[in-house]
Amino acid sequence: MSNGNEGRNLHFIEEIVEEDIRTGKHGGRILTRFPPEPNGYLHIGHAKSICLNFGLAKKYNGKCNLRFDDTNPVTEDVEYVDSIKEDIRWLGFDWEDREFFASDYFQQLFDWAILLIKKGVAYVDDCSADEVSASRGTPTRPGKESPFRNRSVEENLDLFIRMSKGEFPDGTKVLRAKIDMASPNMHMRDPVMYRIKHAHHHRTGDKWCIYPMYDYAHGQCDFIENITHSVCTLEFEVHKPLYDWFLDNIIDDPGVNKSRTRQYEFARLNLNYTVMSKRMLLKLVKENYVNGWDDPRMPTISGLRRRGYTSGSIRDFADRVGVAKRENIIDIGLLEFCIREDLNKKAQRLMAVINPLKVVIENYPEGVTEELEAVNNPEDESMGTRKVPFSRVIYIEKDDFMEEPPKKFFRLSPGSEVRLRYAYFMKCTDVVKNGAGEITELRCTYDPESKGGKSPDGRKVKSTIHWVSAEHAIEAEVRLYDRLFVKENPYEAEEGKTFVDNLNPDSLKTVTGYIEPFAKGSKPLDKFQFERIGYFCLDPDSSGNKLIFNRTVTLKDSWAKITSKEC
RNA sequence: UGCCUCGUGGUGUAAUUGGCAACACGUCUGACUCUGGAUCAGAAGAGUUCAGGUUCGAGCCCUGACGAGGCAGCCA
Repeated sequence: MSNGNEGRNLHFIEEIVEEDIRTGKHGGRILTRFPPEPNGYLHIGHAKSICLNFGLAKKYNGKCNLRFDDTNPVTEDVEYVDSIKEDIRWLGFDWEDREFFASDYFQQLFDWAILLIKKGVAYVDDCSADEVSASRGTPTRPGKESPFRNRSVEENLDLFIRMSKGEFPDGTKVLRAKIDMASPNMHMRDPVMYRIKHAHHHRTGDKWCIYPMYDYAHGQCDFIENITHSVCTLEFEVHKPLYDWFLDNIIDDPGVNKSRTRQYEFARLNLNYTVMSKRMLLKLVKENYVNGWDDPRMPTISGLRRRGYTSGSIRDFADRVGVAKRENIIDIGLLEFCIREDLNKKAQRLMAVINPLKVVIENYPEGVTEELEAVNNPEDESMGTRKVPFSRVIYIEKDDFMEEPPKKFFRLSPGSEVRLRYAYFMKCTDVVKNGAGEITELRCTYDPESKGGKSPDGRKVKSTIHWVSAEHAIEAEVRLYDRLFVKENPYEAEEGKTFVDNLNPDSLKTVTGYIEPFAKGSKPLDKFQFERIGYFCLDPDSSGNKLIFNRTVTLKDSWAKITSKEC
C-alpha cells in the first residue's frame, strides 16, 4: 500500500529522473536532499517533500541527504534540529551518516565569495536595508544601481574581509552579487549574498558574524554534496536563474557543469481546514491557541503522531496526493481516509462508552459476572480474542437510545430489541427520568438464551450496540478532537479579523469515558478502535492510574449522515 | 501595467506523446454483516478556462484572450 507506486504513472520529477538515468547524465547516480530550516517543527507539507526526496532516492537506488539550512542564526535552534530528525526517522526514512548543515560549508562559501569578488561580480554595499530595498525597483520598474557598485576589487576584498572580522555593526554593509538592476527577475537585481549578524549560531558559535543568504548558500551546498536533483517548492521557481548564476560563476569546469545539479519545483501541499505556514503555526503555539507543537490538532508531524496517525498512513497520503506543479488544496478527508484504512486493518478493537447511559438489566442476577469472548480485530484473525466482563448494570451510549425513534433509527427504544455486542439480546422495558425530564437510566431485560449474541430462535435484531460493564469499566479521560478551523480556508476572514478568529471552538472536547478493562496496561501511542465510535490512541500524558485517550478520527457514520441530512 | 509558472468531474492526479478522458477520495444506490464499521457490486458526475487555427482526428501542437498563483526580506 504505502509508497509503492509501481505500475502507476510517473509524475514529472520521476520522468526527469528516469530520463537522466537513461541518458547517463549523472552516471546513473541519484542523490537528493531534504533541506529543512531548523526554525520550527515539520508539518504534513514537509512530509510530502520528505516522501518525495527520500522516495525518489529509494525508488531509483540512490540516496537522500538530510541538510539543515541553518544560515540564519537568529531564528534557528537545536530544539528544532532534534525534532526534525525525530520526525523524519519516525516517518520511516534514514539518511545514514549523511547529516549535513549548511553551516558546515561556511568556510567554502566564504572562499567562493572571495572568488566572486576577485572576478568582479560581487561588491560590498554600504547602503542601509531601506536604501537597498528602495533602489531595487518594483516588479514593473527597474531598480537603480548602488553608488557603491563600482568599487575596486581591492576595496571590496578589504571591506568584505573586515566585515567577516566583525569590524562593522549589523546592517551597515552587505555583500551583493553584481548582476543586473534592470532584470525583469527581481532576484537578479544584485541580490544580497552576505549580511552582518553578530549572532550566536547553534553550531558555529561565534566564529562568524556574517552569514550567507539562502540564494547564495543553497545551490553551492547542493554542488558540494554532489546533489543530482534539487527538488523544492514552486515559490523558488524565480530563484532558479540565480541558483544557476552563482554556480556558473563559481564553477568553470565544462565537464563538471554538464552534470551539474539542477533545481526542480513542485507544488507544495495545502490542506483545507488548517494552516500550513510555519509562521502561523508558531503563532498558534506561542499564543497558546494550542498546547504546543505536538498538540494533536496541529498539522505538524509530531501533532499527527500524537493524534494517533501512523507513519504508514502519512506515506500513503503523500503518495495519493501526487506531485505536480499545479496549486492544490487537498481535502483533509483524504488524510482521514488514509488513517482509517490503515487502522482498520491493525487496530485492536475495544468497547468504550463515551457518553454513558446507565442500564439495569432487571432479570440478570445480582453479583454475577460473566466473561464473554470478543474478537480483537475482525480484519485480522491472528490478533485473537479477549474476555469482556458482563454484569447486571452496564453503560451504553446515550445516542443508542431514543424514546421516540424516527423510522430509520435501528437502535434501542422502548419495547425494541437490540444485541449487546458479544453478549445478549436486550429489550428496553422502562425509562427512568429525573425531575427535569431527562433520561437517567433504562430498565431492560435480556434473553439468557441469546448468550454470545446468537439468536436462539433465529429471530433478528436490527442493531448491535456496544456496552461496558459499569462495575468493571475503567474510567479514562477521552479527548475528542475535531478540525482546528471552522473554515475551509482559515485565512478567509472579515475586515479586522484574522485566521485565529476562524479557530474551531469545539476542536477539543474532553469527556470521561468508560472502557473495558483490556485497556489497562496500554502504552503511549497504542492504537485502538473503540467499536462504533472511532480510532483512539493512548496519549503520552497518561499515567498508570490515569489513562488519556486521543480520538484520532471517527468511524464513518452513516447514521450521522442521515440525521444531518434531515435537519 | 514587467517576468515566471499553472488552468482536465466536488477534490486531487492521469491519459502509451495527436486516436472521442482514466484512477483515487468524496457523493448516491444496492448486497452482505454481531461495528449504521469493514467488504462487495453498481451509479451519477468533466468533454479538458474561452476563442480561433493546423489536422481525417486536439486535453495534448500553434495563435490570441481570460483566470489563478509566485516574485519588490540584510527570511528560507
